[in-house]
Amino acid sequence: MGTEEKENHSSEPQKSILKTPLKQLATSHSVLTEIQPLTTPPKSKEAPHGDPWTPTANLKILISAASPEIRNREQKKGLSDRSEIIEAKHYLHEHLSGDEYEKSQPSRKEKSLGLLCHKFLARYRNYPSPAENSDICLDEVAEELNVERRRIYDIVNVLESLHMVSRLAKNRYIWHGRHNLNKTLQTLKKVGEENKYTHQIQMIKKREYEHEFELDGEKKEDMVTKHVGPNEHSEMCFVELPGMEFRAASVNSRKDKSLRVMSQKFVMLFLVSTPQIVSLEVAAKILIGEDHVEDLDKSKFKTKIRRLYDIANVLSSLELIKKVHVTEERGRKPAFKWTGPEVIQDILDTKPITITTALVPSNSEESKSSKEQCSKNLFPSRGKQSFTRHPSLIKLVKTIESDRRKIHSAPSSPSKTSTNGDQNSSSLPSKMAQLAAICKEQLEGQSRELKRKLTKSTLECKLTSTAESILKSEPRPTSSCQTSPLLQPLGVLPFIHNSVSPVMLPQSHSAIPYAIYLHPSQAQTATTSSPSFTLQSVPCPNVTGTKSVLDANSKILLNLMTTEEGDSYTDEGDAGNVIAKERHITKIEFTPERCLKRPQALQETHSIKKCKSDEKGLEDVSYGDSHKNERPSSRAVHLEPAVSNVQEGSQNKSEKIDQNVECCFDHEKRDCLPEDKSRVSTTQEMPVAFAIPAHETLFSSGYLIPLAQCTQHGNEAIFSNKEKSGICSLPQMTYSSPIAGVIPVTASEFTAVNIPAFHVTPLKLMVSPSSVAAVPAVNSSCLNSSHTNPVQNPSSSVLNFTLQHLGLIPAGMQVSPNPVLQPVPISPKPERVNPVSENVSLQQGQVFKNVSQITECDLNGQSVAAVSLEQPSVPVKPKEPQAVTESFFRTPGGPDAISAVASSPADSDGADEISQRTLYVPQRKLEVSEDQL
DNA sequence: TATTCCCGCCATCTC
DNA sequence: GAGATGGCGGGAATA
Repeated sequence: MGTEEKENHSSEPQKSILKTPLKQLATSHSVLTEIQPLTTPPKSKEAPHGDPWTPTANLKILISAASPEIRNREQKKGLSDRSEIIEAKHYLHEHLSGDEYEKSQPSRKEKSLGLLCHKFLARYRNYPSPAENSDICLDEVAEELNVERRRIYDIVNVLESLHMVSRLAKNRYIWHGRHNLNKTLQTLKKVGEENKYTHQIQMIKKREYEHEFELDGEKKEDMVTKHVGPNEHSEMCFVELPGMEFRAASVNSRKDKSLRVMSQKFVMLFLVSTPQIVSLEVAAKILIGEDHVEDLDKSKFKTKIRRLYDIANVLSSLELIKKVHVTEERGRKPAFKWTGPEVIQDILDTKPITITTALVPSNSEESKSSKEQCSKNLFPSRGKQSFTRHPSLIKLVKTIESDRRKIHSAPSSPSKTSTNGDQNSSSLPSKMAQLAAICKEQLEGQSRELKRKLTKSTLECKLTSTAESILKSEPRPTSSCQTSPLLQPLGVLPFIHNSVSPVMLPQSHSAIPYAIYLHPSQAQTATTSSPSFTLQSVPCPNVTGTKSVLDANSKILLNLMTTEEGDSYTDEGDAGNVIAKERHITKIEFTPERCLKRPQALQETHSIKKCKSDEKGLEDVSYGDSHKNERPSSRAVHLEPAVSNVQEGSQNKSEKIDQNVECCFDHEKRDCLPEDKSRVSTTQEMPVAFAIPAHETLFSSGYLIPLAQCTQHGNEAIFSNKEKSGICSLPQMTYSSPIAGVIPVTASEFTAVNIPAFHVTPLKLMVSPSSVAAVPAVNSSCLNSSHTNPVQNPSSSVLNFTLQHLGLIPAGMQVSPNPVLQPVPISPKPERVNPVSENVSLQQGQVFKNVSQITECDLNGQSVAAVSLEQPSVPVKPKEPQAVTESFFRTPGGPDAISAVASSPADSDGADEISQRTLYVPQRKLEVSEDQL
C-alpha cells in the first residue's frame, strides 16, 4: 500500500483535517486547546460543510469513542458515515489554509503511538464476545484514526505479540481482546524463564556494575555478549498460541526480527524479572544479544531503543507497563515497570499432592519416579495442548531422562555448582529447573480444584491472593512464605498444609537429594522460574527465625536498582511502585554501611571483587565450589540446610540478586554470624537478618532440604541430633517456608529462636512466644504480597486469621498491627485493610531497622510507600477478566490519556476501578548510588 | 543536551 | 507488478 501510504504522506493537510474530529473523541484537551484558539475558523468551516461534523455527528463520535459497543452498532449501521466523514475531510482539507493546517497540526504528543493505540483500543472491547464482529481492517482503522497505516502496523504488531489480535488475511486482522492475554503472558513468562532472561538481566547489570569498577571494557563487552547473548534459545521466535499462528508467510519470514518478537521478549523481561522493572537499556541489550549482534554498536542499540519505545508505547496504552526511571550508578535511566496482570501460571491451582509433606522421600528413586510421573502427566496434557511450544520446552522432555541419570550419579559435593562457563553452569541447573517445571506443571493441574475451594471463603481468597503474589514475585522470596509460615506450623490452615508439596529434587551436583517443600504454587514458580537452580546443601543456623526475616530480606535483596517515579508516575501508588520501593530498600539495606555497620564495609571493593570472582561461578545463578569455599563460615557453617538451600535456590531462581549485595552479605554473614556452629545459638545471638545471605534469600519457592546433607557436608557437627532430626525427619519439625509454607518445626525450635528484631514489632507484643516466629513472616508477607496483590491485603487478613486461630484474639476481631494494637471489628472487606498493611510494613521496616541498621526513614518510607502503593492501578488479579479489563480504558498514565472516555462498555466487561484507588503516601526517592555498596 | 519517538524511505514479501 | 508489511534510522519535538 505504498501508494496509499504515500498518499497519506502527501496529503498531510488532509490528515490534519481528518484528525480534528477524531481528536475530539479520543484525545486530549490539549488538542482542543490547540485548535480552539484558532477555533472558529476550522470549526465554523467544518460545521457548515462538514455535515458529518455537525454537533450531532460529533456527539455520535464521542459516544462511539467512549463506548465500543455503541460504536460497533454505529459501524454496523452504516459505513456510509465513514465515507461521508472522509469526504468531509477532503473537503475541509481543501478549505484549510496552510496556516490553519499548521495550527491544526497535532502536537507531537498527540500523534504519539501511545495515544494512537489508545484510540485504537477504544474501538474494541476488552473481551469481545465471539458473536461480535471483531474484524479489523487496517485501512479503515488507519483512515479513521487519521494515521498512516504504517503506524497501525506498529500497534497491531505489538497487539499481535500478545495475541490480542491475529492476522486474518491481508489487511485484515481479528480482534481477540484480552481473552488470550493471560495465557499469552503465562506462556511468555515461561519462555522467558527458559530463556533465562532473568539471568541475562542479571548479567547485564553485573557487567554494568563491573564497568563501574573499571575493568577492561572490552573484555566485559565480550563477556556480556556471551552471557547476554543467545543461549540455545536465542533464536527464539514468536511465541504462538494454538489457533493463532501466523497465516502469512511474510509474517513468519520476518518474525524473528519483527516488532512482534521484540515485543514478546520485552514482555518476557518484565515477567521474569523480579522487580518487574526493566530498563530500556537492559532490554535493548538483551534483544540485541539475541539477535546475534556481536557488536553493540551504537546505531543498533539506538535502533533497538527506538523500537522499544514504540513497543513500550503500545504496552503502556494497554496498561501493561508504565514508565519509570531507574537510578543507577550512572544516573537515571528510562525504564518500564510492569503494571499488567500478574502472571500466576496456575500456581494457586495447585492441589496438594502430599499433605503432610513433611516426609519427603529421601530416596532419589522416589523423586525420580515422581518426576517421571510429573513429566508423563505434564506433557501429554498441558504442555502441548495450549500453545505452540518454544523449542526449549520441547527439549524438556528429552532432558528429563538424562537429568535423572545425572542426578543419580552426580557427585556428592554439595557445592559443586556453577562454573564460569555459562553453558556449563546453566546446563545442569536448567535441567533441574526443567524437572522442577515438570513437577510444577503437574502440581498445577492437581491443584486447580483446591484453588476453587480456596476461593470460597474470604480467608481462602486472601490466601490465594497471597499465594498469587508470591508466585508472581518469584524473586521476592519473602512474600511467599508469609502465609504458610504463620499458619502451617500452627496447623491453622490445614489446607495450606496440604498444599505443601514436597518435591524431591535430587541435587545434580551433589547427588544429595533435596526435598523441596513447595507450596504448590511455589513449586511452580520455583521450578519454572529458575532455569538453573542449583541446590546446595549448606547448613543453616536458624531456620525458624531466619525464615521470616529471610522473607523480608530476600525481598529486599532483589535489586540494586533504584527506581524513581516516572513522569506519569508521580502520585499513584501501584504495585509496581512497591516493587520499586523494594528496590530502594534493597539497595539501602545492603549497603554495607547500613546493614552491617561492619567495619568491613571498607573492604567493599575487595569484597566486591571477590564477589565478582564468585559471580563468575555464579554465572548460572548457581554457586560454585569456589563460592562455597569463599564463604565457608556463612554457608556451610551457619546456615541450616533448609534455609541455605532455599536461599540458594532463590538466588538461582530469581537470578536477580545483585552480586554486590551478595558480597555485602558475605561480609555480613561473616561478620555477623557467630562462628558458633550451633544453629540455635547462632540464631539467638545475631539478628536474624544477618544470618541470611543475600543471595540465598531469594528463593521464593520454598525450602530445599538436603536430606542427606546432614552428614555429607561435614557439617554434622553443626547440627545437634535434634536438629538433624528436624531436618531429616520432617514430621517433627515444621519450619515455615517463606514460600512454600510449612516446614515442620518443633515447639522448642520456636522458642529457641531469638529474634530481637522482631520484638520491636508490635505484633510480637501481642503474640505468644510461640507465634513470634511466625509473625515476622507475616509482616514480611505483607510487604511482599502487598505489591502483588493490592486489592486484597492478605497480610493483614492472614495475620488476623492467624491470631484468631491462635486464640490470641476473638474470632470476630481483627487486629491492627499498628503499635496500638487495637482490635477492630471485622470490616466487611477485611482483605482491604490498607492501614494495617501499612502499619505492618512500617513495623517491618522497624524490624529491619533493628536488624540491619537501616535508617528508619528510609525503611519506613519505603515500606510505607510500598504498602501504600499496594493498590496498583493495574489489576493484580487477572483471574477475573474484569480486572484486566478495567485497565483498558482507564486513563492511561501519560498526559495523552484519553481520560474522557471514561466508561465504555468495555469497562463494563468487568472493569472495576474502585478497588484500584491507591493510597498515596509520599515517597522518598531513594537514590543510593551503588557506590555505597 | 538528552530523551523520545514520529515519520516515511525502502526492502521484502504476498497476492 | 501492485500492494502489503514492516525494518530502520534521520531528525524533530520535548524534557
